[in-house]
Amino acid sequence: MPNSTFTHNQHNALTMPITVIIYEDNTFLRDSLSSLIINAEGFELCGAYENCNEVEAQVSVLKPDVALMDIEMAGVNGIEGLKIIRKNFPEVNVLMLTVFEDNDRVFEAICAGATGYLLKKTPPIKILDAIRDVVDGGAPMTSSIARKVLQLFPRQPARSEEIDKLTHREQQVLQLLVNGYSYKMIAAELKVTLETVRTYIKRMYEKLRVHSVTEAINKAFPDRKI
Amino acid sequence: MPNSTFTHNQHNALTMPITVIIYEDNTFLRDSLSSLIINAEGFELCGAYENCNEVEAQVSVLKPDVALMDIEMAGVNGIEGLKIIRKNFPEVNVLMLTVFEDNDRVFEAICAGATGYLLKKTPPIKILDAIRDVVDGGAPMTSSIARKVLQLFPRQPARSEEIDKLTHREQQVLQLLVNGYSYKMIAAELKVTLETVRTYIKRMYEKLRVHSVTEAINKAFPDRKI
DNA sequence: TGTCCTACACCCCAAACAGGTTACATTAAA
DNA sequence: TTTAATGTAACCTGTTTGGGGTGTAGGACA
Repeated sequence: MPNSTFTHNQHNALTMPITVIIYEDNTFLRDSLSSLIINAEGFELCGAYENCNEVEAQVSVLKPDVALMDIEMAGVNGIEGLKIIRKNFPEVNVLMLTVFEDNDRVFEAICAGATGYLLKKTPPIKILDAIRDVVDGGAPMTSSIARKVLQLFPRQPARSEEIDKLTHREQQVLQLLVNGYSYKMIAAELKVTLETVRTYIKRMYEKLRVHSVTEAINKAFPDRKI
Repeated sequence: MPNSTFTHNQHNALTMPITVIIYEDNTFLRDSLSSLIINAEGFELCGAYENCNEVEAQVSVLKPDVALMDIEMAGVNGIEGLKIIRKNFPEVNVLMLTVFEDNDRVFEAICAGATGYLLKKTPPIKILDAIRDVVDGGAPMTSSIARKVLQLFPRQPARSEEIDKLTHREQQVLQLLVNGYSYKMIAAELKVTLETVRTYIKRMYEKLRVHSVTEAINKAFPDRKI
């Protein structure tokens, strides 16, 4: 049994049902999900809507524990809805419903802070399990979506190999420069004289073929946008 | 024959067993895992070792489909072993074995390209399921590890809100500073005088409460490691 | 054995950067 | 409508950084 990571309230079927809100544009599926929740022990449906146009007001009033969120919807779609919920109600868990395990959508949803991913073809009993799981601090998703998530994860921070040609000392000072240290502070940190720090930096600049701290940082961390 | 790089071959118990290599320093657990694999239909153990000191040679010769990799080991540990395998044998799936669902380790392993995560307390039958799963293109992990992975995922470009308080012009110069531009170059780029650039930067420093370019960059992109 | 590499240290000089202040026109907010 | 914020520009005064040297000592290499 997964332990709750933070203070996710331990819902108990006898005392406190898990409240669920549904966003799904397909009427048939929305009705199916609704009756699934309504008829399940320990769950309570607090709303079911065809898009996220009014998500902020609805979640604000209904205060669900979990939102089942279709990704593709006319009007305000699931990704937008997810962002709105994350921004205004960070305590609400959002379970995305997807038909396809499509990279871009999954990536967007991950970046927007989705709690889990269900395929629409998931059998009803598994959906209830998944909802219980998110409330208990889990992040249910299919194994293949998990694989995609891992693949999307930024690998070893893409930095140029030129960094590897620096000596240990030179890498040290570069890291400290990156951290915003002045020459003086670096000297103090490394317990060497200012002149020595300057020697390291001069040699480093030569290797990296740069002429300033910021250019050097740029070599280490290219393509950063504000 | 055995492992093709990207197309996950569908292993069939009758024709082609899944070959497994084990790295685990606890003798008892290593033996348990070994006999689990040996006695399972459709699996073949090709080696079991107490650390990754010789991982490159072993994997090169034994060509396993899947590596079960303990994270904590004396000698070359599991994270290092994982990196070596990823670098030299990208087609080998690496399943990490962890005792604790510790953030740093999970994060490191993710960045190094682990294929899945198993808790050591996982029942044997589930371990076999997980191995089949990775071979079929999945990424088995517990629901709570999945949650951690999602939480570790870089949210909308993690930058401090202080950046938002900068004016458009100030953000422009900050971006150019980040790109390694000197004051002069910024002045040329923005077609204003050097003194104006200095004014922008001075005001920006005040807002960010910093005293140098590198500190400002650090505010914009915190926690960067070489 | 001598040579290369690294870590360490110092010098000078010029360029770049930082801090303080002032000024003025425009625009947005109170 | 006064105030506050922004974009523009300039002055003076320091400090920090960058580029050019020189030199010593300890290991690694070969």
